[in-house]
Formats: sequence, C-alpha cells, structure tokens
Amino acid sequence: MSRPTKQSPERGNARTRLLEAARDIIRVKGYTASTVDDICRAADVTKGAFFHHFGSKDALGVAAAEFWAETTSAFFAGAPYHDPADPLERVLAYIAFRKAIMVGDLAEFTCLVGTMAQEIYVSSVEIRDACGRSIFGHAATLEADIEAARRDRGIVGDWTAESLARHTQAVLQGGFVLAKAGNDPELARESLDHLDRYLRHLFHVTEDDRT
Amino acid sequence: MSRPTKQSPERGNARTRLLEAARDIIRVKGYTASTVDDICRAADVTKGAFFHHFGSKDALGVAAAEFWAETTSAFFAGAPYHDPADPLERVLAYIAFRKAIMVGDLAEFTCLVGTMAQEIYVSSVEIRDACGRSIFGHAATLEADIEAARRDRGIVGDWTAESLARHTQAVLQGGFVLAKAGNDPELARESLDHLDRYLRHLFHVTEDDRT
DNA sequence: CTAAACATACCATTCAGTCGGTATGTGTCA
DNA sequence: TGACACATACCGACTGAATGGTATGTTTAG
Repeated sequence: MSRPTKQSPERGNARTRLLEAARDIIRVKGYTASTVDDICRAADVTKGAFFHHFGSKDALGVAAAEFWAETTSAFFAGAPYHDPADPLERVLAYIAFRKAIMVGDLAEFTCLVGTMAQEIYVSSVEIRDACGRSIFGHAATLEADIEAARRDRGIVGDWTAESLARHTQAVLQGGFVLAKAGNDPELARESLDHLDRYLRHLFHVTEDDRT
Repeated sequence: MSRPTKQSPERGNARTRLLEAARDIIRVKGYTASTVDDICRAADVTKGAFFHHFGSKDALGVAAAEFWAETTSAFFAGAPYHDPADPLERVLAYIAFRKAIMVGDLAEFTCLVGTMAQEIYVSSVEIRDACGRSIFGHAATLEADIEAARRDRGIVGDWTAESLARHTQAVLQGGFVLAKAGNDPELARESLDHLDRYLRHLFHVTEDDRT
C-alpha cells in the first residue's frame, strides 16, 4: 500500500498524508475555506494524487471524518481513564482526561467532526452523517460505564445513560464553540468543570479525589 | 434612512434586507459557502447595492453578527421568562423558554454567531470578536438572576454566576452541534433537560413545576 | 506487462470585488 | 419659487484571481 518514492521518502503514503493535512487545515479554516490545493500543499502531494485517492473534495470530507473516528477511537481506547475499577470513577476520569488534553493551541484539541458538522450539515448529507457517526459512536463508548455506575449506586432519575453520554459530548462541543468565540481555551475547560459537578450531583458524590 | 423607490417599494431598506438574508443563508450554508451573489439574490438586491452598504464580505459578516446581537437581545428582553418574581424561577424559565423556541427547522433556531465563530475564528478576527460579543453579551444577561438566586438560597460552591451563565450557552451551542450532526432537533432539547437538572441540583430544587 | 500510484499542465466555472453610470432626495441662493 | 450643486442609494456588466476537477503522461511494484 505504501510507496516510499524519492519525493516522499518515509512518512506514510499520500492518502494518509492527505487525511492528516485535511484534519489539520479543516480544524483551522473550516471545510469550505480549505481548498484542495491547500490540502495538497500541506500534504506535499500533487493534485493528481489527490483525485487519484478521492473522487471529489466531498469524498475527502467523508474520509476525513471516518479517519477522525478511527484515530480518536484508538486514542481514547488506549487512554488511562479506563483504569479505575469503579465505573463512576472511570466516567469522572474521562471528563478529567478530556480536560487534561485541552492544551496548546485551540485547533490542536478541538473537534474536527463537530466543526465540519456545523458547517455542512445541509450542504452534504454524506459528510454530516460521517460526522454524526463519529460523535455518537464516541458517545456510545461511555454508555456502559454510565449505566454500570447508575446500577451500582442505585440511582433513579428520569434520564438514560444514552442521553447523559450524548450530553457529555454536547458540553464538550459547546465548550469548543465558546473557546473559539472568546479565543480562550479556558472557556472549554470551564464547562467541563460544570459537567463534572453535574455528574457528582447525579451520583451523589461530594468528596473530590482529583485535581 | 429608508428610501421606498420604485424598485424596492415597501419592504425595508436594502441594508436590512441584506442582513436578514445573510442571517438566513449563513445559518444554512455557513459563512464561507454563502456567496455574496447568494445573499444578494435572497435579499433581492444587486451587487452594487451590496458593496455600497458593506465594504467587503467580511464587513457584512461583522455587521450580521452585530445585527444578530441586537435582534436577539431585543427578542430575549421581551420574552416572558423574566416574569417570575423569584430569580431562580427566572433562570429555570429561561432554560424552558430556550427549549420551547426550538421548533421547526434546525436552521430556524440554531445560533448564527455560534456557527460563524466555529468556522472563521482564525480566518477573521473581526467576525470572531463580533460573535464573541454576541454570545458573551447574552450570557451576561443571565448573571444577575443567577447571582441573586445564589444569594437568596445561600448556595455556596466553587463556581461563579459568570461561569454558570457561560455554561448555559455552552450547553446550548453544544446541543446545536449534536442536533446538526444527528439531524435531529431533539438532541438539542435533550441537553437542555440535563442543564435544567444540573441547575435544580445546584440550587437544591427537587419539585418540578413545568413540563 | 499490468495496474496502481503518482505528476503536470490545463480547463470551465465561480468568486469577491470594481467601475462607470442612473435615479432620487436635499440644501442653498438668487 | 426654481435652478443648480451635491449626496445618497442603487444598478449590472465586467475582471482577475482562485477553485474544483480533468486529461494525459510517467514511475514503480509485483
């Protein structure tokens, strides 16, 4: 699959480089403002190669969303927040982890598929659905722990693990929007603190074990 | 200021029509994908008139964000959620009101400035700041009631009225993102239910007075 | 030898922005 | 009162610079 030619010696094949470049550029400029030439330049790939791998710019958009889903799910699957034995601890550790990785530039930790979805949810159903699968697929990975925590602690309330899992993603996405609008990453972390507090209230936790 | 000539008889001046058209189109297609010609066509205004009123497309973007801030603040200022005598009731009524106005098509109740901010926060500092002013200006209108409620009920906690007000906006914005990604307005309402529950927990309210 | 993986030049279209014009209202001075 | 200057609002054909996409040729692996 890979072809380390003279002009792209070692660093992956063109397709992957294009997907990585698309991810980085779209997170900064948005989908529409990111041109095919922009992405080719950043990936150090010619236009011919671009259209060899992707039938259209929109096809790249779908592939970028799927690539995002794959890479992030691998990243989160290997993250340390799964370690605690108690499911509620794992859920709270997830929030803490999301907060902890919000470092550096805004474009480095904001969500590609959230950004794309806002922009093209009418223009391209294919891209929108790919973004939706990524977001809700990730939300689904939280459901089991939330449901287990609920059972463990005998919590009753008019909410489901599914909806609470989605709500965590909404808070994250909303935090990103505020952080961008205010040009301050702290705004995203701030909302995660409220989310953490909400969960502790829901599960009747009052002590705080982490920073 | 208005000039009811023969070609634009009665329905407002060109500038306002352009701002309204920009609002409607950008909410559907995003800022970059909305062309000047698109907006002119929708406003039934020529390109000459467009560039007579706005120096550039970006200038329209800034004006659209400011127009949004003005019209929405007037709308919310006149909304019935201010009626209750108790400040906490007013805050909860605000959430209920936001949920109640989420009807019809997604593009009809989602937030223009949230959408724009995600897209152009790097590309245009002017538009970004205008979006920020709109969002945080609106958040600020909630602070007084939140602070009063906190004082009234003697609530102590490691959060401020300011940050909680911002959090309500984050949940709203995040709800919009999920609703777009999942193409289902209910996803936005769902997160508002969690926000409502969070507030009731924070302020130690258990009864439910509304639907 | 074949097919995939590129590269390069090119094309049709679209885009933001321009420019020379017209129509209409307004202030002013004889 | 009327003539003239001037400003604002608007018109729409045009332009140069992208932009997405294509056509055709070349390199490399198996």
